[in-house]
Amino acid sequence: MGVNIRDLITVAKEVELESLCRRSIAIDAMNALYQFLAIIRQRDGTPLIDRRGNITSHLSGLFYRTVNLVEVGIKPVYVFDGPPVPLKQKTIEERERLREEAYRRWKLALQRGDLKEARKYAQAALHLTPEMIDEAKKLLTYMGIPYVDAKHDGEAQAAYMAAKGDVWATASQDYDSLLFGSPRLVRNLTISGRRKLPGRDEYIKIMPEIIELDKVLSSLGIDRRKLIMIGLLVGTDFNEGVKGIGPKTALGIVKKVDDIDDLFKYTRFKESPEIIKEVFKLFESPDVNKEYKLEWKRPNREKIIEFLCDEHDFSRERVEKAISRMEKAYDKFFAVKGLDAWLFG
DNA sequence: CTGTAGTA
DNA sequence: TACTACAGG
Repeated sequence: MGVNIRDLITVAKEVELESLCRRSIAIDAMNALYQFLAIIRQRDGTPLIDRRGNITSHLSGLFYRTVNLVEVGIKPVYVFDGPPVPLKQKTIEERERLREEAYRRWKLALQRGDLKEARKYAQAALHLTPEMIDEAKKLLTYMGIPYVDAKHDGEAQAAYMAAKGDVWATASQDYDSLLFGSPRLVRNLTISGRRKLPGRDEYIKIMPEIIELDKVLSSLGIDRRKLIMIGLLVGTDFNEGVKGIGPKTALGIVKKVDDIDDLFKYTRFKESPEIIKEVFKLFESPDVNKEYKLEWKRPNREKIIEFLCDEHDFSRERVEKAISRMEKAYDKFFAVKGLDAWLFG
């Protein structure tokens, strides 16, 4: 999932969530929803479901996370993937294969009565359905939070918006948006500062971290074109990468080359040079949706309650409380100030 | 993941 | 007030 260049990022800066006040941030929606779906579960591993059996983990995560961001004054924009570019087909097929395998192993573990194994595979077996995505968009609309449909890759769209200055940063757990040219990436955009270490009863403190593209590049002594080449070498969602080459080796290689054609003299990709050049182009100047408008509105209390509580069995008390927090934050941070707004708004 | 009740 | 344990849908 995503380009693995974590080992090269030494300039991540931990910040308090509050320091992002009044900043607009483009959030990779699929990335977020998928994580909610995987993590928000009961002790036996089943996700949250409403009375008709629909999964609601993604809605719970999206709702409460967004309320928390708005409460500290952050202006979120959710960016959804569009149809994948043909080059991504292999990755999608591979994910589908892994999912089906996880599904089989889940059933087998259930037969054995191995709940721990079952839980592990249940997480890997699930996927975001078109219905879940529609519901997420519906909820955001009722909450007054803007979303953008990407032409293809959400990360590419978010990076474009950040590079253009329409949002202050992109947010994702993956590093792809840096390759796409986002000047600023926020990771761990979450409220709960604590995370349980797997297996043990230990907790570590998690804080949001900001990674600035120009600092990454200057710390490595390369430009963005070479960062993309590193991605090509270690592997992306669009190509496999060269076996045996990790981020460190890749850095050494790209420092010796002048351009993408030069790269083929040093190493052999599994894909043809033509394909690799296409993938390079895809990162350098991706096809994006330029027709979007970002507008934060006051949440629609009635619609949210009708949707979450009436349709999906959320607790009315909790939801009402969250909406009130959001309204307060909206008036404090987002509402248009000034005499006109006071008179006519 | 996040909210909330319970405990010190 | 801070921290833990558990439920949420």
